[in-house]
Amino acid sequence: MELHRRAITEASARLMREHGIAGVSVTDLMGAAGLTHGGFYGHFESKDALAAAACSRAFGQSIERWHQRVRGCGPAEALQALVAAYLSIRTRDSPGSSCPAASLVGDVAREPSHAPVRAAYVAGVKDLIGILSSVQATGNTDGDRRQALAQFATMVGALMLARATVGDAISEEFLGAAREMPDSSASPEGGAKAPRRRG
Amino acid sequence: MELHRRAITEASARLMREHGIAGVSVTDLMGAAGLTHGGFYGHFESKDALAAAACSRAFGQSIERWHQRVRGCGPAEALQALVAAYLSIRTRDSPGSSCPAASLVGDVAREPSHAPVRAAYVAGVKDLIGILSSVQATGNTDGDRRQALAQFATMVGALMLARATVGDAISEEFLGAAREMPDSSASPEGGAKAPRRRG
DNA sequence: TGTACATCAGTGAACGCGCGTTCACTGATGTAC
DNA sequence: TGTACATCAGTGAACGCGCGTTCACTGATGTAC
Repeated sequence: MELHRRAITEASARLMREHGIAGVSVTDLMGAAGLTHGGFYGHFESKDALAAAACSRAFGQSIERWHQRVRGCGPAEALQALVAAYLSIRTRDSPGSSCPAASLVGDVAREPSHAPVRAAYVAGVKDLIGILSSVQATGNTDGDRRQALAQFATMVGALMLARATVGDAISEEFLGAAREMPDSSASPEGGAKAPRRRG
Repeated sequence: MELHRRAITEASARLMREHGIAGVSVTDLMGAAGLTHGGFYGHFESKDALAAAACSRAFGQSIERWHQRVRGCGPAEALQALVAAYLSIRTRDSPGSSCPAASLVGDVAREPSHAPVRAAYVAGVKDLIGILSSVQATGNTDGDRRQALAQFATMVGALMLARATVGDAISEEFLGAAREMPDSSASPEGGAKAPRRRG
C-alpha cells in the first residue's frame, strides 16, 4: 500500500507541475499510478491533501538536485551551474520534472490561505532559498539572503515568462538575459561584494 | 451590443487575472457583466477567444498605466516608479487589476500553442518590455533590452512568489529584495553603464 | 497439509454538481406603409 | 399618427461531459485451528 501511495504522489508531482493542480483529475492521477480512481480516498483525505504531498515531493526532488550540483564546487561555480541549468531550454520544456516553485507558482498563488499545498510550497521555497543563499558572496548573511531572494525571483520569472512565450524569440531572450543577471555574471572567482543599499 | 461586449471583456480582464482563465465560468463572466450566460456566443466565438480579448484588454490597462508613470519623469525616476509600484503590497494583493504578464503567466504557460490568448500575451509582454527598455540606461539599445528583459523577469518572479507565499514573512522579503535589484538601486542620476558580459 | 474465516486494498458504479456550448424562444426596437 | 411586420440581442432550458467524492462489493492475502 505504501508503494501505491508513493506511486500516486510521484505521478502527481509530475502531472500537477505539467498541467496544474486543477488541470489533472483524481482519475488521471490514479490512472498514471496504475490504479483506478475509487481507491484514492484510502490513500489521501482529499485532492487538496494530495496536492500538498505532491508539492513537497516535487520540492524534495529539486532540493536533492540542487544539492548535487552544489556539492564539490566552489560557491561561484555552484551558482553558475544552478542558474545555467535552471534557465535552460531543457528546463523550460520540462515543467513536469523541474522546479515546482516555478511550475506551481500560479496555482499556489490562487489557493485559499488554508489550502495545505500553500504550507508545502512555502517550506520548499525556503529550502531552495537556503541553498541559493549559501552560494552567494556578498560577504554577510543578510546580504546573501537578499541576493538569493532577488536572484530566485529572476530565475522563476524568466522561466515562467519563457514558458508563456514559447514559439516567439523572446522566450529564449528571457532565459539568456536572466542568465547574465547580477552575480552570475560578476567575478567568477566569487570575491566578496558590498551588500546593496536601498536606492 | 458593443457596450455589452466591452463589459464582458472588462469583467473577464479582471476575473481571469484573479481566478485564472479556467477558474471562472462563462456564467460567472456574463453575470459579472450583468447578463445571462446564453447570450455569450453572440459576442464571442468561444471562451478561448474571450480569454484572448480579456488578456489584450488587461495589457492595455497596464501599458496605459506604465506610460502615465513614465511620462514627465527622467528615465531613472521612471524606472524607480515602475518598480516600486510593481513590487508593492498593494499590487501583490490586487491580481485582478495588476499586470497580466504576472497574473496570467501560469495559465498562458499551459495553454496549447494555438490558443489565441498566447498571441495576445506575447504581444502585451513585448509592449511592456519596450517601455521598460526605454527607461534603461546601459547606453546601447541591445544592452537596454537585455537589461529590461532581466529586470522584468525579476519583477514578475518576485510578484508571483510574493503572492504564492502570502502569510509568511518571506512574501514581503521577495518584494523588498527585488525592489533593490540591479539598476533600480544604482545611480539615481541614471548615468550610462557598460553593458553586461556573459560570465 | 488442508480448511474456514477475517482483513482490507482496490474496484467500478453512482452521487450531485458545474462546465462549455447550443438552441428555440422572447420581447424590445425600428422600419414600412 | 397608427398599425403590421422584420430584426436580432438576450433569455433560460437543455445537451453531453467530466469533476471530486462515496460506497457496496470483490478477491487476494494471511491467520487460526
